[in-house]
Parts: sequence; structure tokens; C-alpha cells
Amino acid sequence: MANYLIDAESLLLFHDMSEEERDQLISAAKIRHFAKGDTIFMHGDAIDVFYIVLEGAVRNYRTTPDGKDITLDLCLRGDMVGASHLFEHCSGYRWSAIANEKTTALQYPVEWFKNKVRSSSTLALNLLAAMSHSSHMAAIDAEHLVNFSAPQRVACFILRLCVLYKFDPAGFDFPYSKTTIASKLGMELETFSRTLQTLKKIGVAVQGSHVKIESLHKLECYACGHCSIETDCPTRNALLDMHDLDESA
Amino acid sequence: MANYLIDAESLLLFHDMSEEERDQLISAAKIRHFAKGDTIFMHGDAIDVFYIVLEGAVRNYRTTPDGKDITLDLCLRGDMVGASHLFEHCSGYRWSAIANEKTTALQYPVEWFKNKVRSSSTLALNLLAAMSHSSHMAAIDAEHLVNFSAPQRVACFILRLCVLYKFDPAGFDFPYSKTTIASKLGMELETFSRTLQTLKKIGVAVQGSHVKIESLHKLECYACGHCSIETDCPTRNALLDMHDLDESA
DNA sequence: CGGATCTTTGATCACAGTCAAAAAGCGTGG
DNA sequence: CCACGCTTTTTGACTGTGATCAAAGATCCG
Repeated sequence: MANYLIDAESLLLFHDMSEEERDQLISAAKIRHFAKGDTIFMHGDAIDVFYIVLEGAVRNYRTTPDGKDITLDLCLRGDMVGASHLFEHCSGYRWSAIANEKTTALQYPVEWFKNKVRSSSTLALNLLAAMSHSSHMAAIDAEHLVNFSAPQRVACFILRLCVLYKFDPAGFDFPYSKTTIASKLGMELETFSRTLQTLKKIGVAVQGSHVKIESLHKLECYACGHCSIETDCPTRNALLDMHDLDESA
Repeated sequence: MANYLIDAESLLLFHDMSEEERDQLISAAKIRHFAKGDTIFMHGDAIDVFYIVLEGAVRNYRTTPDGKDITLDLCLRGDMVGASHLFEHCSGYRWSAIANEKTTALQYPVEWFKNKVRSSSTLALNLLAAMSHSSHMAAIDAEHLVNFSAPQRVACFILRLCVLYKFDPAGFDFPYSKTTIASKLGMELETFSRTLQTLKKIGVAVQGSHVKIESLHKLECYACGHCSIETDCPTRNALLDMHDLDESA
């Protein structure tokens, strides 16, 4: 438990705060553990709390009247789940959230947290920064939906894993099931599967959930080379930093 | 000019404020007029100001390395343009903005405004609400990109015009060129054009830029009936309110 | 080992993108 | 008022991508 608390200090939301203020915020949270498959909240439920993921992954989803299940987002360490409900009047949660695997999260009562935001401009600014960032990432995904082919979206996803989450290109395991990844990328499982065949040509070898990448650079050319976001893509910037390191080495 | 100022008080961002505070904010703004086609800022430019649209429409777009022009969003009265740059450290604007028609907007220096946000929790909360709302709308569009056919996206767009912007279903003009609408909806102009043929079947008659709708209800069945957002869609809720009015009448 | 879930593969089809050309609309100037 | 050129939109023919349906293989777990 102490581990989570120490970790929590590194969260973006608690940046630039006095020890005192941060401690108060962290100790006010309830630490929740969820098993794989646990429902965290349901679409329409009364809104009383929101979460910050410390460990694991939360899948946000909705269901269409036709019965289709749509993944809106996957939230990992540091991501807020449901925070957008804080400042808009809505009667219930606007989607459902489920633990995609064993997950630990900080739980805050919405009203309590809102008051904290009112009284702490640092917290307000951090929240604004966090929301700006997540809507930026969402905008990137939305753009790819229109302009990228399925293999390009997958390439971008893999790059992100390696570059932003430090997975080792020489060999790593997908952090979610292929079903989950496919739905996060807005494509059918079958398409995802075929896509992996396509990516073999540019040096992506997948066996089960194990992935080996020949060259990040090839992937970058394949995906980022056609992306309008360019200098504003966190993934790409991190990749460029890595190139710089290579050169200076 | 006085007109704009009076209008400005009705903007969401200035809600729930003391007269004094609001007046100070409004009078600090520079009022900018843009002609159709004027560039407001360019992707990569140093970030110094952001805008709130009072009149007209601003098109946010980016260009891919392949030379494709992508419309990210159309900002109308009350929408903020570039506000998401306020709280994230980025070297330059992350997209370009252009006046899609004759446009008037409030212009604020980013640093000045940021300080205001720091010192006014009301402003901070309003900003959070506004950002939550716009990311909610963006999420709706993103979902439609995956789950809706082109005609469904157009139907949803038309519904939104009638319901949220009070256009008269019995006859109104598109507020933008078809080229602009198509790109906002993430489809090709040709597809948009053909889509209008398809929608004839459900009572949408388009002649040039003039639109006549037989029944909003039919459109609702066609689009919203397959949408997972349901009770959280502003368009649909407004539509349901209208039904209630009809019944009580 | 058996049953469930997850993933791959195959065949088919529809939707929307692309390229090309014709048509309609629009503003300017004679 | 018409003629001209330019932009916007429509129509046509074609193609490729990815969804869908169906069935077979993997993989996991009790």
C-alpha cells in the first residue's frame, strides 16, 4: 500500500504541489483493487466517484442499441477514469468502465474533489493540463481513424508501446488481448489479425502475444510519415529523442 | 462593438461570475475581425494568443506530409480556438486555424489568461467545463467515424443543425460549403454528394445549399437509433425535449 | 482431457476512396 | 445582360479496404 502512495506522488495531477497539499490529496483517496473483469461503474449509474489508475488497465466502453460493444479508451497508470464527469452536469456516467486486468486505482468522491479544485489553483491547472493532454491523444486517434489504414494504426499503436511505455522492440508481449487492442483501434479482430501479416513485411514479427520489431525506424516511416501531427506527436518526439541519443553515442 | 460585448456575457466561459470579474475579462479582450479565408494562426507558430469565436466560423485543420488537408473541427459562436494550448507546454500551435467566413472573435494573450485562471477558481471551473464539453463532442464524432455509415454521419450532422442551432427543418441553408462539411465529417466530397441522394429516401431534400426535412423523427431513427451515446447526446436530448413539447401541446 | 475462450484463415460483399469528366453556380468585366 | 473563367458540385466507372459470416485452429484453465 505504501508503494502506491509513493508512486502516486509521481502522477501528473500532483505536480508542482507543496508536500503538504499533495499528502492531503493522496491520503484522502481510497485505494481500490479490482480483479480482471470487475465492473468499475456502469453507463447511467449515478456519478459519485472518479478514479486515477495506479496499476493495471481500465477499459471504457459503451454498447449500441444493436448490441455492439465499443471501446472508447484504455486507461493505464496515471490516467484518470471518469474525470470528465466532474465539471459537466450529467445525470449519470456516460460510459461503462471495467477492469481489463488486475487493477489498482485511487478513488475520489466527485464533490469532494471538485471542492479541492475550487480551492487549489495548482490542482485546477494540473487538471486542465491532464485534460488537455488526454484530448490531444484522443484527437490523434480520431485523425488516424480517418487517414490511416488498419496496418498503419497498428504500427502507430506498437510504436507507442515501445516509445512511450518503454517496451523493448527486440521482444515484448502485448499488454492486452488482441480482441482488446483491435477494439481500441476501432477495427474488427479479423482485420487486426490480417494486419499483423501485412506488418511482417516491415519487420514486425508476432507469435501469439509476443512481438519482435526489426526496426522502429521502418515503423515510423510506415505510420508517422503519413501523419499530419508530426512535431506534436508525443510518440514521434520521443522517437526523435532516441535517434539523437543514438547519434551522440 | 457594444453588441459583441453584450453577447459575450452569455458565453459559457463567463458564467456564474461577478459583474465585475466578467467585465474585467471582457474588456481585456481584443476584438478581432477576420475576412473569409484569413489565416488566424498557423501550425507551428509561436503560441501567444487564443480566441473565443463570437460570430462566424473558424476551421481548424492540419496538413499531412502527403499534402492532404484535414479538418479537425469547426468552431462557432462560443467555441474556444486554441485554448488547449494554454496548459500544455508545446512549442507552437498544434494546428492551423482559418476563418471559414467573415468572423469576429475575442483574442486573449495566453500568459495573461493563464494568470487569470490561476487567480479565479470560477474561471478555472468554467474552463474545465468547456473543455469537458468539447472533448465530449469530439468523442461523439470519433465514435461515429467507426460505427456510422457516411449517410448516418450526415443525418446526425443535419439533426445537430436543426436541434442545437435551431435551424428550421422545413427549410434552411447549409451554413458551410459542402466541401467543408464533408471534410468536417471525415469523408470525401463525392461521398457526401452521393450520401445526399441516399438520404432522399428518408425525407431529406437538398437543392444547392437549401435543405428541407420531412421528419426529424425519421432522421433520428436512422442515426441515433444506432448510436451508443443515447441519453448523453446533446442533440438527442434536445430532440426528446421537442417531442415532449409536441405531446404537451 | 474437455470445454471455453481467443485467434486465425477463408470467402464474399458493400462501402467509400480515387480518378476523370461533365455540369452547375458565381463573380467579374465588357 | 451575356460571356468568360474559376470554383464548387455532381455523376460515372472502377478499385481496394475492411466488415461480415462461417469454420477451423490455438490456447488456456479447471
